[in-house]
Amino acid sequence: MACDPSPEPRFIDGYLPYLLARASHAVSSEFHARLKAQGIGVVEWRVLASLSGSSGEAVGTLAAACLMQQPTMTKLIGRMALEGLVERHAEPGDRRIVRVGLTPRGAAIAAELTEAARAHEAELTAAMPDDQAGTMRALLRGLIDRSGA
Amino acid sequence: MACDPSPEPRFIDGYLPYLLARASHAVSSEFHARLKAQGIGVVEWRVLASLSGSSGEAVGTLAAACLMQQPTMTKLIGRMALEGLVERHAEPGDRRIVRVGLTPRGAAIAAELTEAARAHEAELTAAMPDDQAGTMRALLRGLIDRSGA
DNA sequence: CGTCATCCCATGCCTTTTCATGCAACCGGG
DNA sequence: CCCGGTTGCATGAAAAGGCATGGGATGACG
Repeated sequence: MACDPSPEPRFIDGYLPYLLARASHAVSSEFHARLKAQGIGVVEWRVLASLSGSSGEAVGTLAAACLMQQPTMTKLIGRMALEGLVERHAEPGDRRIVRVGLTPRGAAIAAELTEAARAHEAELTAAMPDDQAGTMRALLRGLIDRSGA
Repeated sequence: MACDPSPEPRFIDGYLPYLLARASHAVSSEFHARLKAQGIGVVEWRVLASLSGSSGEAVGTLAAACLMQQPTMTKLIGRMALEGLVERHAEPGDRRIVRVGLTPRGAAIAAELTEAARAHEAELTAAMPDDQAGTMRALLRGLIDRSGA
């Protein structure tokens, strides 16, 4: 009773949060490599994608959308502003809020990257049988909604 | 033609990698908070969970399993060794390899946390209708396998 | 109006990660 | 054997992130 080919599958291998993390990592890593080759970091891409098509988001809202903390976002915005990707403008009516919007250059890059992301996602879902992509999205949204509550 | 209740759903809201990242983040955040309250970081938990039930993993392998880079793992192992959670031993037959294993204390903490994780996962899946958890796991494994290739 | 609680973003300090590199240990072909 | 190529981990400087806190702007209430 020593030689087990697949004896006790480790706890972690069936642990749903771990599978989610692995899947998230695996699915994105290819695209992230492409980003890096282009000199853009993962977090910058998230900001660009979040702001794409938006007229401006508050710093805190943006941080939540990008799954990071507010001070991190403040600093990231600072760097991206230096690179001319985003700009801050004041919110008329509530001077506490700082709205972050894309510069034309940022918007151009965002559009380009978003297009690449679409293509990447298309490859991904094309490799999935049936309409698995649809059910996957539905299940993920369910998880997000339930956990957010 | 100004008031759109849900006009142009942003690209990102249907983007599968983003949904995965959000779901991963949402699902884990509650448990991560519990970890932090116990003085254990997320990365430490990953190492403990990965090593739980194992007789030792190489540093590089462990890093890949925990979705982090090798130098990060080397330093993390150093810290955890100082806390008496893990220990390094040499691999007989290949002195390049450093096997990382749990100390008794580390194993005890790992067992305890793993139990809590199981409970947390049970709550999570109990909230899911039908056998969604099963299909979810299958879909995620499919993504991981395809992307890993 | 004045005051206090609250909301939002910025900052500072310290920890952690990253990137590039160094270095030792194996491996294969002359 | 010896030697170039490869693998596996460690290290060091620089960038990024996390946590606690500061300070200005609002809003509610008396």
